[in-house]
Amino acid sequence: MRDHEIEAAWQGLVSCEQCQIRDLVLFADLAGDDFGVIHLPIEDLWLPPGAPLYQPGQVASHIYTVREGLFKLEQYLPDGNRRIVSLLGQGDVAGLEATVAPVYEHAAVALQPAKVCRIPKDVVARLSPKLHRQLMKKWHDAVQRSHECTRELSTGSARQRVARLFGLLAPASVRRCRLFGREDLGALLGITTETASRTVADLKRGGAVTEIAPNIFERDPAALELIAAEG
Amino acid sequence: MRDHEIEAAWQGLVSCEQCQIRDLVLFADLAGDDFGVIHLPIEDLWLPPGAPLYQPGQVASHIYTVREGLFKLEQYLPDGNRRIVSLLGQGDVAGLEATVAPVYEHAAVALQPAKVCRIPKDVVARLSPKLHRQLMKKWHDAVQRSHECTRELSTGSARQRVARLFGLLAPASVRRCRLFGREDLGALLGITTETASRTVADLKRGGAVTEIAPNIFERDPAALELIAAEG
DNA sequence: CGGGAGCTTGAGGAGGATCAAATCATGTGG
DNA sequence: CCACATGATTTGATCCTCCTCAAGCTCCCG
Repeated sequence: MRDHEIEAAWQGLVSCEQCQIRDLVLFADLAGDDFGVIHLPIEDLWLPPGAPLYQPGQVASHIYTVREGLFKLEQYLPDGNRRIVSLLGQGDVAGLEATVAPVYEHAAVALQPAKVCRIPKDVVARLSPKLHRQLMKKWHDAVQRSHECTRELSTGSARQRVARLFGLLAPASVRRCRLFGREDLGALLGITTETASRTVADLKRGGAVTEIAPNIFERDPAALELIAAEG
Repeated sequence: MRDHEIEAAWQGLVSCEQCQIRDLVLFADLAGDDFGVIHLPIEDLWLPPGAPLYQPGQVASHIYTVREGLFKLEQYLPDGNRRIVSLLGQGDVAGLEATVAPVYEHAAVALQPAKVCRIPKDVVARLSPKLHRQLMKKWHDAVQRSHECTRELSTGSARQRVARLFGLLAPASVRRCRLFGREDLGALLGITTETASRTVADLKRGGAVTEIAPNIFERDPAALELIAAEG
């Protein structure tokens, strides 16, 4: 039984000054000459769904900026089950704890095809005064994401939770979105795989979402919002 | 119908250098002469259960270090219901978003008799280079608390959730702990008030906890741990 | 073609929600 | 000091959602 490991593909070294999403990321406030200080390699990685960025307990040496795709942060329960405690999307930072703790505290795993850039924590430490404001913003984002997951995705009926998740999977202006596996869906919403499957099927039947390709959905925002708030 | 507001009592100005829990708080890293920079008043407040520190949308002008007691952070759902997204205890900081956002994002309300010290955000801004490390730690704590609430208190049966909450209400070495109202219990665990009440009564009948005074409990850690992890 | 993993669907039962009422604690005004 | 109103807590009865266990299904890969 060979271990079919899902791994990240190395894309190359990065020139942060030409980053397409500079205003979203940690280095947003840096000026031209600040980049001279970075003498450690910052790498660009591509990850397929299922590929882990890091595992809990692993020595925390890098932080990761999500450029594209979606990640889950999962932790384990006293009874051995796992629970997804947060989602990270474009502009979010995974592994921020590297700056204050010796090891990672979650498993961070891609849920959708993803691009990240991998920054050694020493680079962050060296630039830390210049990054102060952005670091605080990223921590703030992490807290907000987490509260969002509790508030929207762990409250109310299974139907409401799934509907709210569809609402969060892409900006409201975009009707199309990509979903992920039913098992992860369950671990994120605090329901079983079967209930997750049934509920998605139910929303499809009701027309709130339409599956136009495997796990690619067209959303009806009005219908979803109604379901998300129904008594 | 007069509005019976529950309010904070002013305790006096604080000398941070003599703080009893200095190693726990934001100012842990400051040296003697750093305190000279603080020219804005830092106040000590006492709050009874039910007293709010701040409300969502209110202009965020201060951050609060919890010296004693317990606070809830609550937010509102699309359907109008409220949900407690995090708990804060000794050493935690409430209202950290003041440093990066214009307004508060939660209601922060005392669940138990509490003491806090109130720090103007300008003081934090002025000291920010010196506080960098501790600020990052406090953000980290905020994220961990939030993930803890999702993982331990929003997963599994009502019985497991209540048992896990009892486990979190005080350090394992202390058997005694104080609980709060059933409505808040429900909003924290994502269950109804009635189920919260029934479940607490059930744990009492089973001997996992004993109520020795109104809402003061003696815990049986072994029994609680068993329940927390039961299939 | 066969095997396996993930997804779907079904039947049955348990746990929690809902609605309703009784109890208890608190504070208010007479 | 007592009668009463108010709100929180407890308890009960019923219904419905979701979990559990089990079986088929689809798709991909060897």
